[in-house]
Amino acid sequence: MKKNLFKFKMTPQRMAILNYLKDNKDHPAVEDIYKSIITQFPTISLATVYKNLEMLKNLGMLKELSIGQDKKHFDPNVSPHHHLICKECKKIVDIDVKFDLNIPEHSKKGFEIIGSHIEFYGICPECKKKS
Amino acid sequence: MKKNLFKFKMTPQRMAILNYLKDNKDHPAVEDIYKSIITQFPTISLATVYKNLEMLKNLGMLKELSIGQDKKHFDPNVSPHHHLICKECKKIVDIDVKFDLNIPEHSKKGFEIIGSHIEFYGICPECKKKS
DNA sequence: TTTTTAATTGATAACAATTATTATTTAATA
DNA sequence: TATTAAATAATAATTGTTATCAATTAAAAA
Repeated sequence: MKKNLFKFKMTPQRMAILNYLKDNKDHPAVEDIYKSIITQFPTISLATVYKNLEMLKNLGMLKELSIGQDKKHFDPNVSPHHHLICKECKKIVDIDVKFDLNIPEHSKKGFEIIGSHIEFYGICPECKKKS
Repeated sequence: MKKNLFKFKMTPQRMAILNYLKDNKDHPAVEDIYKSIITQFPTISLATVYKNLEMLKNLGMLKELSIGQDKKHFDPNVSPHHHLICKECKKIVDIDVKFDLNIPEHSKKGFEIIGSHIEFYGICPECKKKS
C-alpha cells in the first residue's frame, strides 16, 4: 500500500475545505470559507479553517492574496495571474492577460526579482449599474 | 486674510506628521510614524496619528498601501508608481519604471479601470548578502 | 483487526492592529 | 478676547488572526 509521505491526515474537515476551494474563482476570505463549511460541519472551529489554509498554503496548494489590508483571501489558482478589484464592492476577479514586466537592470535597485502581481482597480459592471 | 476653506486646523501634531512624511521614501507603517512623532510630542496618542493619516489620505495628500495584510503603510508620493518588496525583511522600495498595462477590451470583464499597481517580490541586496 | 501514536480538532484565550468614544483642550474665526 | 467647531489624549471596544491545550481520530505498526 502507498505510504503517506507527507505527515498529514486527510480529515473530513480538510477535505471539505479543499473541495470548497477547488475551482473556486471568488478569492474567498477565511470567513466565507468558514461559513460554507459550517453548514456541513456544524462543529468546525474557525481556528481549524485558519490552520488548514495555512497548511495548504505552505504545501503550495493555495496562494494567499494580500489585497486590501483587511482580511486574508485565498486563491486555489496558484499559477501566475493578476486581478481586477472593484473599488466599490471589493470583488476580486482574475485577469488572464500576460504583461511584459521586465525591469531594466539599472532600475532593480539591487533586488533579485522573484515574482510580481498587478492589481487593477476599477468599478465592476454590477456597481457601475447601481450608480 | 486667507480663510481656511477646509474645515480643519493646523495643529502641531498634524504638522509634525506632515513633516515626517514629506519626502519620506520608506513607506512607513503607522507605528513607525508614531514612534518618531512621540519624541517631539511625548503625549501624542496613537489614535491621533491614525486619525490624521486617515484625513490626509482622504484629502489626497497620502496614499495608503495595502502591501502585506498586516499593517497599514503610507506613501506621501501620490503619483502613480510601483513597488519592490523584499520577501525577507518586507522593505518597500519605489520602482520608477513605467509599464504598458493596457488591457484588451474583451479581457476587462466589464470593469471600468481606474488605476493599477504592480508589486514586485524579491530579495533586497541587504538580505541577499546575509544569506 | 487491534493497538499505537502523532496529527488534528474544537474551544477558547491571547494578541495585534485598528476604530470608536468622550471629556478636555485648542486653533481659527468673529 | 470670546466663541465654537475641530482636534487631542486616554482608553475602551472591535476585528481579524494566532496560540494553547485537552480530547479526538486517521493512519501506520503490530
